[in-house]
Amino acid sequence: MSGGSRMLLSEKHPMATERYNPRASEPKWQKAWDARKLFEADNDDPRPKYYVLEMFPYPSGRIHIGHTRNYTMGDVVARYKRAKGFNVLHPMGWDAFGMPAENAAMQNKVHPKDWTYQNIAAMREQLKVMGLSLDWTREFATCDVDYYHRQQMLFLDFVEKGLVTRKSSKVNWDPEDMTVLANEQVIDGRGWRSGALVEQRELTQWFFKISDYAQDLLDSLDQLDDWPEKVKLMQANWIGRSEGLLIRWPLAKPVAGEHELEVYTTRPDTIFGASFMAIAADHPLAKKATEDNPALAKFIDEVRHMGTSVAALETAEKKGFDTGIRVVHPFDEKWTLPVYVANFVLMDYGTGAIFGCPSGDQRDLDFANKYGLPVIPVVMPEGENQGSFQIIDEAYVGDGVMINSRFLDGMKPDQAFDEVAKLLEQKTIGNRPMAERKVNFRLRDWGISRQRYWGCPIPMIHCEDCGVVPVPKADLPVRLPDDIEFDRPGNPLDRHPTWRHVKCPRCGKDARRETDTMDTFVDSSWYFARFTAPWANDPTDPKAATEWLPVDQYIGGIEHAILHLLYSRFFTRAMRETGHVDLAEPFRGLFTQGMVVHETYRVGGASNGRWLAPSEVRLEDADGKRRAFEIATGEEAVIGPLEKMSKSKKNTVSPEEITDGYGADTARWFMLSDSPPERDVEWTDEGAAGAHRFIQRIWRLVSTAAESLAGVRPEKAKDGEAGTVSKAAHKILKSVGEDIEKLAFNRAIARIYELANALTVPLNEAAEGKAGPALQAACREAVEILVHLIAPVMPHLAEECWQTLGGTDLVAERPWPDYDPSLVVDAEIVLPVQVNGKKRGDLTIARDADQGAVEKAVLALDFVQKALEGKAPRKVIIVPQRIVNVVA
RNA sequence: GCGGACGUGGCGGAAUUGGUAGACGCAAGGGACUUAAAAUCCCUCGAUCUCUGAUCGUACGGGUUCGAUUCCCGUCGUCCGCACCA
Repeated sequence: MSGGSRMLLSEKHPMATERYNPRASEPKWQKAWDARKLFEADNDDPRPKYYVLEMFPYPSGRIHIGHTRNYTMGDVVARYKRAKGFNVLHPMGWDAFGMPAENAAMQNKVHPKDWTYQNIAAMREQLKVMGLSLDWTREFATCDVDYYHRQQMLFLDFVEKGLVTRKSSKVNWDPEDMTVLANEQVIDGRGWRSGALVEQRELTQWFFKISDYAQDLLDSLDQLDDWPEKVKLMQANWIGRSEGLLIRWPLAKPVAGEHELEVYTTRPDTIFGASFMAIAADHPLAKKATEDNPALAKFIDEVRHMGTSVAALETAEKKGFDTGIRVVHPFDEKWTLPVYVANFVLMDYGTGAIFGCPSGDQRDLDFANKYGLPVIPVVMPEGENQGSFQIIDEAYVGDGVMINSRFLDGMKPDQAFDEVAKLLEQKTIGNRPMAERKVNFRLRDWGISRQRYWGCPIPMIHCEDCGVVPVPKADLPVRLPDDIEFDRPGNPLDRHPTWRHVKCPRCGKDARRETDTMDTFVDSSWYFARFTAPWANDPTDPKAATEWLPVDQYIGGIEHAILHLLYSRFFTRAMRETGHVDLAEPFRGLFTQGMVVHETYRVGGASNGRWLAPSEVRLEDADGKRRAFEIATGEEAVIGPLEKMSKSKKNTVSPEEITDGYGADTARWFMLSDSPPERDVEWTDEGAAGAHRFIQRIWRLVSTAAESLAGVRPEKAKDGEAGTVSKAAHKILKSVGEDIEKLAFNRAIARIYELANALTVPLNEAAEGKAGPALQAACREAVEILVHLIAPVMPHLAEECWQTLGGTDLVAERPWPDYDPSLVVDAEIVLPVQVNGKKRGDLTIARDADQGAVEKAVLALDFVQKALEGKAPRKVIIVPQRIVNVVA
């Protein structure tokens, strides 16, 4: 088809059609879907199930454009799977507990509950505008009494199964706000809100015993085939398994009744390179040693007050203090080593004590050099000369041969590891072996206590006589009181006049309610299970949970790669132990989508100027250089890099700005075009306008041809122009389906553009009455395919087109069309022909031609003969149906 | 410091995982229609040259191969995660 005829055909349209008006159409179709309850999932539907879920939002006030990208992806999958005949569950809810509601309460004198539910109402309306195929009958918020009631039931079940413990732990304490702070909330050693110097405090808190599952959580990562490798790796690192040896070193002289020092090491092979021991400031031995050593007590105090922030740790100098205590080397009674208290040893990893081997660890080497301790090289790279090999200021951590290590000399380090383990396991100290093999994990138990109001109350009661007593299940829920005051910092539950006073359920005496509430990560660790039967009296309906779970496709941000996903994996295991579900892994497929980013604008300097919103800026393009000007003042603004949309940088675009003008379909289409879904997408006005242009183009194409195609029976063709139309439609139908299955939305969209391009001329021919019956029938079939292909991404436009084509049902309830396999392969193929690996031309030949025929035809090509200069080719490589390479 | 990912036109990105590099879109330029504009439609669009064709070209340098954006080694750069973990 030449360009010339194309221009002729599209010169004039026989019927001028009106522009598609999304503002009128979109609400109309949303009502039509609602009326037919198309998106409500039935737990008794016998068809195969498909559960697609996007991470539910925190009700901050407004839906962000990033949310809409996330939910659009899920919606495309949901609509596609529905069309493929699955019983689809696609629910939505609200992660509604948390600090911002309390901050709003303090700043604006609004009750956290009112603030939260108002936000939910506003955001629900915003979501509805997007035309998402959600089952709103299952909606809940985690702050609903109904939900946290069940969470309290779960908590009690976990307590009963021994999955919960209470222990003392160090926390960041903000003395002004009188609250515990997460590490992320401590900035330069100060509370992020109050600015007060943060203290380390010991508090007794509730913990979930996630560390009991460390090995299982690590091992099971291997089975999560549909998870991104990156996320699995991040979780594996977070769990942080290491294999080592627990060594009990005898003390040279007992200290306050202690006879040994337990040390954990992953390098027992370097035991002859040891030159000192280092223990944490909080180590029991350190505490005992201070009794007659005020200078040591002072040092320990200093270490404790050192910041724990990342920045403080990074820059902190390695410091130690010799306690005067000495230990005896396990292999040499005459060899004793000093014990230091050191600021770089952590009490909560391993045993809180290490042996320092300066030649094999950079930190130990720095320490040894600072305090004049011996440095004995014990591992030497293979082939090095032992006489000249020495360690000065760079430790050697690689593989090699053991030296200076008596009976270990000449071994490889891993042999030496085994040898040391074997010998020390046989020796005894006290009544125990001197060493034991031990696996250590970085993962700690999950502390869930929060000294806050807006969270799920922990259903426990403290009684002076009975100790900690669970609230009887019949007394649940423990409701949050509504009459609270935020006029002072601290936990309002703690100072409520009556709430905390209860009778002990066991002995009936006056007792005290637990006033801590649960970490909000608890709320989000099981909501996906609750969605399967949100009306159930128990936390789950095990039958429904069994049928729906696991979530087939979970979609959300990479920022939840570790905590939320790890906690949910733990929770599912805990819920299995307590009989609420019967599986271990909640999410079969995981997808982490990229952010929506936008360039930034600043007037008055690139580093300290005033930020401008995109709507306050006029862009100019001159001589290939883009420049930005503030509309109000005309002042030139600096165009900054692409950044995540944030209020502070004002580079935000609200979903309404697009839906009000262009409609939801444009926003949906644009956000999935171009950029692969796992990568960031740049929001540009041109891109949005381009997406809208395509919507209008589809509408024009379909509506213009609709009249002439009315009543035409769809029929695919194999030959001629009609065959070309059918082949294009079926090929693209096939690949769009495959792309959506792989969540490659950008590629699916590119294919749909191709189909629209391929159909433009034939559809205009049909519209002008220039198409014969075969072409008309093929066009009718192809345009129906097109409408079904756009439906997952642009569902409203698809309905409008379908109606125009005479459809009496809704595309949303229609099945996905099947492609004809015979139309997606061509009888004749074009084989690229290379000479010496460079393409020189093409060969058109029957698809099923055998290798001999292909070779003969290739050698007959004139450009091949020319290249061969009459000689026989050295080799002809034929990759069937791919390529031919002639080696001259 | 440890671990990982990535690097393709002016831009976002394709390329069936070793087989035609640049699909599709955006931007740009030229043209048609129009009194004009918008809208729409058509054409061009990696670089260079001796321009109806050829050479080069997927961050850079090497290697394996008939053939490399894809695999291997090294260099440079960007991004991400963890971080005093013994």
